[in-house]
Amino acid sequence: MAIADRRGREKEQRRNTIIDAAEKLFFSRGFDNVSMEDIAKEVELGKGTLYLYFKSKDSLFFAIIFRRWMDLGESITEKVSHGKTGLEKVQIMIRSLIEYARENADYTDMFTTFWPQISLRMGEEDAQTMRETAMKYMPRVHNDVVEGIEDGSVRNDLDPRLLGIYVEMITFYIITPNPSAKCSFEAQGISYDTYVEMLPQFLCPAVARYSKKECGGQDQ
Amino acid sequence: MAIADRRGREKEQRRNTIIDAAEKLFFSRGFDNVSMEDIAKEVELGKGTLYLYFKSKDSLFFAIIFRRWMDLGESITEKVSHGKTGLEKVQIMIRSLIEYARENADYTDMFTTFWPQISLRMGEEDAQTMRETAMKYMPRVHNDVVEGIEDGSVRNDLDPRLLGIYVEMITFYIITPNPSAKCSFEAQGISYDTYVEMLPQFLCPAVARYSKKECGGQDQ
Amino acid sequence: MAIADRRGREKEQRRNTIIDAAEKLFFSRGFDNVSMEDIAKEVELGKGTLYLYFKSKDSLFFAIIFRRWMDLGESITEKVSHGKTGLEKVQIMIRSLIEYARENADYTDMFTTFWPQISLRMGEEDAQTMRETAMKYMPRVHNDVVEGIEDGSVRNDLDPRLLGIYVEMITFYIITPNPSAKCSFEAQGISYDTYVEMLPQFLCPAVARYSKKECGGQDQ
Amino acid sequence: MAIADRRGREKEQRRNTIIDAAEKLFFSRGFDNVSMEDIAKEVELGKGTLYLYFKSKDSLFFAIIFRRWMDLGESITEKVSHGKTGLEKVQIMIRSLIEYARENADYTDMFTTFWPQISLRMGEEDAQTMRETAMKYMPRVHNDVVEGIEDGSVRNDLDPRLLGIYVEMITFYIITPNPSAKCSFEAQGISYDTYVEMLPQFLCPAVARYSKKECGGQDQ
DNA sequence: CATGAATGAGGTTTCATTCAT
DNA sequence: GATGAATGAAACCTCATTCAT
Repeated sequence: MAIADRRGREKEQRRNTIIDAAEKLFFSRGFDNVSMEDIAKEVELGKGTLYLYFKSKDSLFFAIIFRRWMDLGESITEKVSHGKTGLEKVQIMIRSLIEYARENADYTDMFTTFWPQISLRMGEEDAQTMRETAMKYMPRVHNDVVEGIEDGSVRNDLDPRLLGIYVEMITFYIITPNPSAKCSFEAQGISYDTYVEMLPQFLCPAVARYSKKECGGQDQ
Repeated sequence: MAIADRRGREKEQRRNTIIDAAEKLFFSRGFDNVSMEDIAKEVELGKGTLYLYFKSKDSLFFAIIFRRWMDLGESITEKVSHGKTGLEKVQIMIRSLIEYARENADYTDMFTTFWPQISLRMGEEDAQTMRETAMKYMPRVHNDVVEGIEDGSVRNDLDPRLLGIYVEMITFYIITPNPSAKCSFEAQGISYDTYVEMLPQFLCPAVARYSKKECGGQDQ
Repeated sequence: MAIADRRGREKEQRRNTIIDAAEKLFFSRGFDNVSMEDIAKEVELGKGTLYLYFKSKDSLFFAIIFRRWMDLGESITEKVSHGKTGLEKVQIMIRSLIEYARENADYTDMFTTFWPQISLRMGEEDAQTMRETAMKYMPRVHNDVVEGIEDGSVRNDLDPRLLGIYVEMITFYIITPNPSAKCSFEAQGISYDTYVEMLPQFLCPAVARYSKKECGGQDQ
Repeated sequence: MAIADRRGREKEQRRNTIIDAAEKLFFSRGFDNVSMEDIAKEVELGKGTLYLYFKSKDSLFFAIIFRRWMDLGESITEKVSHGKTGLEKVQIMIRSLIEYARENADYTDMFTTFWPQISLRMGEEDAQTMRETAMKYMPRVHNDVVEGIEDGSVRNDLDPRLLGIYVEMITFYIITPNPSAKCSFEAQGISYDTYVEMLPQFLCPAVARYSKKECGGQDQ
């Protein structure tokens, strides 16, 4: 059993080493400009070895996305737990996402650029993994929103599931604008920094029950 | 001059014919699974001829995106003009975008899937065209927001440019979720229809000055 | 010695188990579409273990062919012994081959399809085995023919070795037509069944001394 | 029209040049040991160009086989026409096949070695071509046999289609033994030359009506 | 004896783009 | 202007075999 254990750990370790290398290369050159050969050389393994750990190049990409996603999920869960009211928790979530996006700009860029296309070709196995993980993290936002409705900090005229989804998706998409979208606001003289930093303030009234009070009063 | 005119018109017509064909094929099979050969056959032209009208495959894709974008821009501008207050105009814009996305699902799907990647490779010429068009349509939202601030229907604690951008981008991204995002809400039992239809209600308080009044009162 | 014996028997048994599995897989999917991995999984052994029993994939294929060949040889030898005259023995051989081919269609198909190519790459060891076995079975046909010449039932104007070879090879090739050859006669409305069943009647005059008498008289 | 004609001729010519080169390489190194790259280099064309003329490597192989097959068919048809009786025509056919096989040993070797396998993977287009050609040449043997039955030179107790097929297929397979089959007779001291030269004499009684007379009397 | 992780060569095919006619 | 033949780079993935454990 000890042996099987070590085997398992070694396998997991090597898998991670490969993901590390692939991540590095994908970040710097983009999915299409990195070949499996390149990745193999980076980790100093044979090309075929990569296929012992990942079914395909797409699947390796998925693993990268997935690892960060889990990481992000854990991190948010932890941070959110410090919020007092439901609204506060939602706001922490938004800020955490923003923070994460800024600290992992290369990741989010790659995600927005390639994920839409690659996710289309996703194999059934990966799709299953994805669904399961989605199931795992979804309840968190939902609970926060419900909590907020109950404690009176969050608006109560929308389906809590929907409210949660909106907040999460909007934040995620806003913080990862695709290159041509970035143009739009930069052409108007608004920096990416301002653009993301103001988001919580913008969204607050759409979430809070009494925006005056909860959001610090919007009138000026 | 008359001859040059006719020439110009004919050229423009043929260009559009090509865009039509490419659009049809890209919609049904995706960007990568359609070759220039396929498109040439569809329009009954030689492969080389396509290159008389478009510098590259990417550029042809850009032309498709661009044509619809202009179309959408014109359509919204017209509809928005019927709004009374600034807030009403913004709301009309949101609803128009939603309506457009639902009527052109194949287009928006293709846009979200391939545009992020292709826009990265965009040539300078197309990039310029894009910037200019962005410049052309941006003032509209901005003006609506400013109008709303002035007539007291829109919140006044945010840079009007930023507010406009948020509303536009959020709406656009929300109505065109990528496949894996779609999973998220469908897994929670929320249909795409509900998901887009409730968006105006969700966003309203984030835009309106006095949400109680402007958005029909959110408490229930 | 008893231990060595058991070892030997066990080894032989395992070898056969592997051949069984490989046969099954090769029959259903063809040589190229079956990997050593597949075979290993089928017998529930490690991939490396296969190489303890067979030098190479080709060699394993050879073993399959060889085992059936021996089996066929034994079976024919036994059946032929019941023939009275030389001609009768030759005829029994022909019919036995036909019968065998029909009962082992998957084997003969695989043989005609892959053997030509694989036999080219045959290692010296296997080639030697093959030669020795050929040596073992060849005399049988030869003897039958000679017996027939002596008892006056078989034609005497041809080298008996040649006659034996012709009959054996013709029968074997005719009963295992390659797919494109099968087309030929099926296109003319002749079924495989008819095609093989009539062969003895066709060949008889080429073997018998007085075809009128021996072959039942060919005129009608 | 003249231009289209020239285009057509040039295309045909180039196609043949490619077949020539491929044939040469396949003959000397075998199908598997020749890459499309090798062939492209041999004809001094780009690799992709080959695919303008042949759908796949298999299809190019098919074209080689096919060209020779047509050639053989024409040649036999011509020669056979000089025969007087039906039996004579059949005999000419047999001898022509033998002659052809000896003059094109490299071709027949390659045919027997690789065709069985490649024909399995044959695309529908090629399969269709093959069926049509088979249809074209089949009637010839059949007619010869029928003629022989009518003029009393060929046995009349077998379906003439079957008789024709037997003769053709047997001859073809006998003259193109696979390597391991060759072993069999060489091990018994019979040369390939003797082996093929005696075939007509062996087969004659199986075809002729009165073998004594027609085949020169078989008793010695 | 048994294993299975690691290897890495190897080849087909596709397709955007060019350019001579 | 229109054509379509020619190009050739580029990359994925498979799998027989080896060898350390």
